[in-house]
Amino acid sequence: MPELPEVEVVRRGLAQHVVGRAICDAQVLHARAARRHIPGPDDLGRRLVGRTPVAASRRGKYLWLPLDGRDHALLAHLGMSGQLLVSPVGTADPIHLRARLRFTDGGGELRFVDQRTFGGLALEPLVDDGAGGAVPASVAHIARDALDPDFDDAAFVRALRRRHTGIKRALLDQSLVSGIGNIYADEALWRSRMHWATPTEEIAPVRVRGLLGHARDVMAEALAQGGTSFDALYVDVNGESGYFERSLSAYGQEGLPCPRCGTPIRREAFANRSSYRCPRCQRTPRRPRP
DNA sequence: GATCGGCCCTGCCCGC
DNA sequence: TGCGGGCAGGGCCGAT
Repeated sequence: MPELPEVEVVRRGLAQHVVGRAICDAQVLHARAARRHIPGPDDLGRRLVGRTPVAASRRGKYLWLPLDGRDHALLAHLGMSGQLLVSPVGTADPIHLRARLRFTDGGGELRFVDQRTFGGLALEPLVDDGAGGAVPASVAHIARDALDPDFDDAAFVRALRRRHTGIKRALLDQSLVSGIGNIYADEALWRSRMHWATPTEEIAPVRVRGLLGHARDVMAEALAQGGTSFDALYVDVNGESGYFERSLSAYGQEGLPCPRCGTPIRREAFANRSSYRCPRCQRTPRRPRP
């Protein structure tokens, strides 16, 4: 379940192992993996041959490799179960291999493996991001993430308090702040002692800033530990899992004691998925917004 | 325009 | 043992 820290770990791996290597062969093996590439999987493969990734970039959970000339980029989203692995040429293909890039230097190939096929690849033009940088066209509407040095805290506080929704929905809205998914939303809310259904317009600016700080802290800590791993689905480019799962306070801890007060953590239905909270530290607001 | 719910997809796990 | 149902969940799309 890759969120910002996990995607950043993968980005660093790509920067180290893929950038600067010319692509000599590209195979897209599953149509769904290229569904966002409108001309189709064969076109995607053809257009990658002969190109060289010159950087590895990220915004929120989107990853992209700007190609030589910097007019286009190979965009990737890992979805829930996507992996980008650098593997020696000739080793057995994983069951859910969706795409493969080989390089002129004959070194390790880049594999896109995705069990649940929520992720995907696309070749997209790079557009001006309005701040001197460039982003793939379909990423332009995504907000900067909380760890981005150019993230505007004051604008985020204003935009969030203009919303009329629950705080967790707002945290998951990638047009407000990107990179926060179910895991880190629950952890940031637990640290802030805030219920997931707290109405955004009722949260004092100082508490919004506090929540933002907690989101940053929990993601930075996860990044330092190589990301969160629940099953074998999230791994870095070398196939290694992170260790942050051991540090979670609320997410996935149903029935276990709250690390702060000892009350059993509760799991609740939230937007077709789950939310975890301490019923004592994170009290239900007077007018909850689902 | 803002908000919200449903759906996509596959494998694992649990209960019967 | 085998089968069916529930669950995981980010992002997109349509409904309200």
